[in-house]
Amino acid sequence: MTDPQHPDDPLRLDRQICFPLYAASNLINRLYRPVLSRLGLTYPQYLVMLALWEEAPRTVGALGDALYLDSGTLTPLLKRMEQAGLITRARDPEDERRVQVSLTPAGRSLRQEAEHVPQTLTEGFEGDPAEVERLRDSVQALVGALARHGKG
Amino acid sequence: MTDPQHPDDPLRLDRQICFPLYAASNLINRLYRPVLSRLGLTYPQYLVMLALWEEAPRTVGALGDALYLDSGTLTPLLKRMEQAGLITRARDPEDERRVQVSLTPAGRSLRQEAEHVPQTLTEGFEGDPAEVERLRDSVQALVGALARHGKG
DNA sequence: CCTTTTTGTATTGTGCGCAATTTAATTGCT
DNA sequence: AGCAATTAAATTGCGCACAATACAAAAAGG
Repeated sequence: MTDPQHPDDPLRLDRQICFPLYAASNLINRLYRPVLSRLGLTYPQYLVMLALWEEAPRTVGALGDALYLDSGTLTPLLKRMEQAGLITRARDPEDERRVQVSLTPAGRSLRQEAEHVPQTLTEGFEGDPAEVERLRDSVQALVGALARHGKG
Repeated sequence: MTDPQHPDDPLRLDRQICFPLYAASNLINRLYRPVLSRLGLTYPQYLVMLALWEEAPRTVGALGDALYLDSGTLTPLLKRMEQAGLITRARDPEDERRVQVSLTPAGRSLRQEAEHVPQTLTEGFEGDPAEVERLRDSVQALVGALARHGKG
């Protein structure tokens, strides 16, 4: 019953571009999990913190634009982070539709503890850093194209 | 309160390799969803079908090895696919611990309808196909390294 | 003004994704 | 043979991710 597939069969798993991206995303999440759990963060929560450390306060929508996520994902996630004391959520008095997400002192000071995270994950990792940078730029370009594809 | 970050701050969002992979995986999933829903499949279910069209029957563990997923993810997913009539799940008489996942006639014939999926998604997509292939190979190499990292 | 439309967030329901635990079958050891 | 250790799946519990929907505030248009 095993199909002897042609090498150029477009349904071959190893010909997909989507699958390695999917697998890499899962594997990386798995790699970050134990490191981030010591900071009390999940991986998407860590991304929210990175975004807020760059610029805060930001609205839910602005965070969604930065991370390619929508309110259905962010709202419950942000509520958990608020419970954890890392952020505050408050309606913008200027425009009551918007919710401003701000860092608490605890959220701001968590940055010091997060400083070591990137190095912890790259150390002990085989592979040329320059090549990883090139890969990053390629995937960033793909993300840009996919995002334009989705909107336009 | 906005931190004027150094360009080489390792916590900058645009310096992460993990984030574009995460974003690309989400965006691609979003892109596949409407196309696959017409086949009655979710994206991970589609990957399972790709794997089974290459070789069936396979055990749950073998599928997990191929897709980098564990039984906690696969078991309920496979049950839904069984409900949908695409696969069957049966204990291996040789070793009652194993569960053999096989294709039903409906699952086998779905392949014809799936043939158009890759082209549907790549058509209307800006970007050099050769460059996409190079990107795929790079990400595959990264997945290989990450998988070895996880095991070893 | 006052309705219509648009915008920003929240809610609901489904399906992953995974760590931790459980259950059951097989293998190893003596 | 008898029992511990290992292996394969399933279960449990939690946190995303997203489509669809709902709702309220703000713009827009008459």
